[in-house]
Amino acid sequence: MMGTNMNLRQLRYFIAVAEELHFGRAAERLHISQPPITRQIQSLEETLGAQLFIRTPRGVELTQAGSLFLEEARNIAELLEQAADRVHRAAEGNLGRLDIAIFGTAILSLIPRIILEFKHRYPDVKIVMHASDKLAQIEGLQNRSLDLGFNRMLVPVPGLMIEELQREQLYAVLPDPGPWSGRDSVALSELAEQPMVLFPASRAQGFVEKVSGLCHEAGFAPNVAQVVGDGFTAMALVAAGFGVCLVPESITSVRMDGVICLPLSDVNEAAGVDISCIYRENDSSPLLANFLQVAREMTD
Amino acid sequence: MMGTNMNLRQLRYFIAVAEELHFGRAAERLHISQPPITRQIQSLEETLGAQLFIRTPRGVELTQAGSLFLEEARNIAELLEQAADRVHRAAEGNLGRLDIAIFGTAILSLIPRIILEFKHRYPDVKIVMHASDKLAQIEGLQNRSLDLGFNRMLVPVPGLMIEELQREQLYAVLPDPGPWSGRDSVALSELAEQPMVLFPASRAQGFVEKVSGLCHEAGFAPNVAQVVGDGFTAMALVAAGFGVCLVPESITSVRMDGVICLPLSDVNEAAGVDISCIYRENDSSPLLANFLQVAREMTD
DNA sequence: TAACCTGATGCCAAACCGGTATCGGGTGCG
DNA sequence: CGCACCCGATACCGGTTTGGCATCAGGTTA
Repeated sequence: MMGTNMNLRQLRYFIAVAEELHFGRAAERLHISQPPITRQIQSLEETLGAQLFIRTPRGVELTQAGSLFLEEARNIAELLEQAADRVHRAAEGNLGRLDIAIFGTAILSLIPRIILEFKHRYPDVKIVMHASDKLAQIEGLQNRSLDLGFNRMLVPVPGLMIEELQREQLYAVLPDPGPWSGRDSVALSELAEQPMVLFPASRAQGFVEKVSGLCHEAGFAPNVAQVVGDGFTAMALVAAGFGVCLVPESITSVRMDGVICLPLSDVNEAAGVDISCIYRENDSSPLLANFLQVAREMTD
Repeated sequence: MMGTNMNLRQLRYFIAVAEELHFGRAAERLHISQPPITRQIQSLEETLGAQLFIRTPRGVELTQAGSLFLEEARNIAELLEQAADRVHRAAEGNLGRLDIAIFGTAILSLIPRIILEFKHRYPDVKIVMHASDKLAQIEGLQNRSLDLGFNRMLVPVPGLMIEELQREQLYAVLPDPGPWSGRDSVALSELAEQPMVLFPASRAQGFVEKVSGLCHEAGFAPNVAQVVGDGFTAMALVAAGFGVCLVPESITSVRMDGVICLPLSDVNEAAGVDISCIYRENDSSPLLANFLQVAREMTD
């Protein structure tokens, strides 16, 4: 028995013969000799249990079954080609889906710029944005519902990789008009007696502890007026006269009536706060690799 | 280089591995040993330029590219199977299209019964009916726009096969009430003086000549009152008093006020008129073969 | 009838494929 | 810490398949 199983080679040969209607010309087009074509077509006909060609003295013509099979074969060959191309592109990180989590104040400045640039470079990658806090990001990464998270002051987690993209100075948000109107910087120690608005009120440690630590370094314990969910709310409370607050630099791009933002003069560079990304350390997805590359390029 | 060309076997192996997520179990399912799977998957990955699996200590998992390719591969495998099945059925005459031509009065009795029975036996064969006269049928068969024609008194044509299915007696259509009311037969010679309505007024010779010939055999030349397109019109003219006409038996299944149909008593059996079919003699279509078989069975 | 075209076939070498045995790496248990 | 144990990867061998060359068989054409 010649062959009971269809073969892609047979498909290619069949299409060539069906289009040329001539074994010899089909062989020429396929850069092989004519006998293999005869054999493969015979094998294909046997496999299908159908005569595909009518042999005539000057070539061949398609039977009805052959015409039908030509359509199907063309379609299948086309699908195969497309599939190969799509898989290749997916492997190179040009195609697919990336689930990215951000937290409230990170949606300013840097991260949207990175995402925008990535979408521009890889338009066929679908980016799904999730608003998740720190713990939700870690859980999402671990159960694979997320590929990448952006956050600040992340603590190491086994199996996850943390990569700092940028470090921002802290700014004080102060009521305006007020004692600091017209100044261009303020020392943290000046704020010792001020009621302070802290954020975020989230499950994981982070910015609240950071600010408390800085105050202690500056020689005082913060007088906590209120703990709120995010930096925008904190600024709004400062404007309403609740007190002062400390924020990462990027939030100062938001202008709000009733407050001024001043850099802290008495904290060193290392006291700044990071914007980092977190991802699975064994994630070999080329999409992630490409995204990280874009992120690194834009924070050089 | 192992293989730069995709293979159906690789597709099957890939699907098995992707579903088992384990080379060994995939091998077991495919009834082969494990090493060939390793090689075929490697070859496939090289061909696609994409890593499809992540090898882990306890098996493999799919990459994003692999997941994508699994969907495509499943789809393609499915299409291949369907295509093979459809082609097989087409080759057996269970699937496809048959273009059949009929002429006016043939739509009575026998031919619709044949077509109905064929449609019942081969429901996936699409039958396209064409109303064509004799010459159009021959042309249609020659240029392959038709597969089969039904007609009467066909003359041989090179390359076409004519097969008689049934022979019908001739009947006289006579005005009623009239001289023949109450009779149960009539001799053609009785109609010698009657004006006669002939049909069909077509390009090809046929029934008109047949009737003329019979009249001459009966000893008179027909007194032609009118030549019309088809038998129904002829009967209507008889009812209107134009004269008499001769028709094949099958038309007498139509009852029309103002006429009676009587068998001819003085013409022999051979004087009847045939219902035949005509097709290309080198047509190897299994659909046609199946149709002819049904037609023959129903006229035994 | 002879030359010429077509696809089909016999034969041989090269490539391909699967099986057995084995390797290398990672995990888990004692 | 080390020793089985399990996974996929590799080496090697034999059978099958595939393609090329030469040739055949059948039909058309001159």
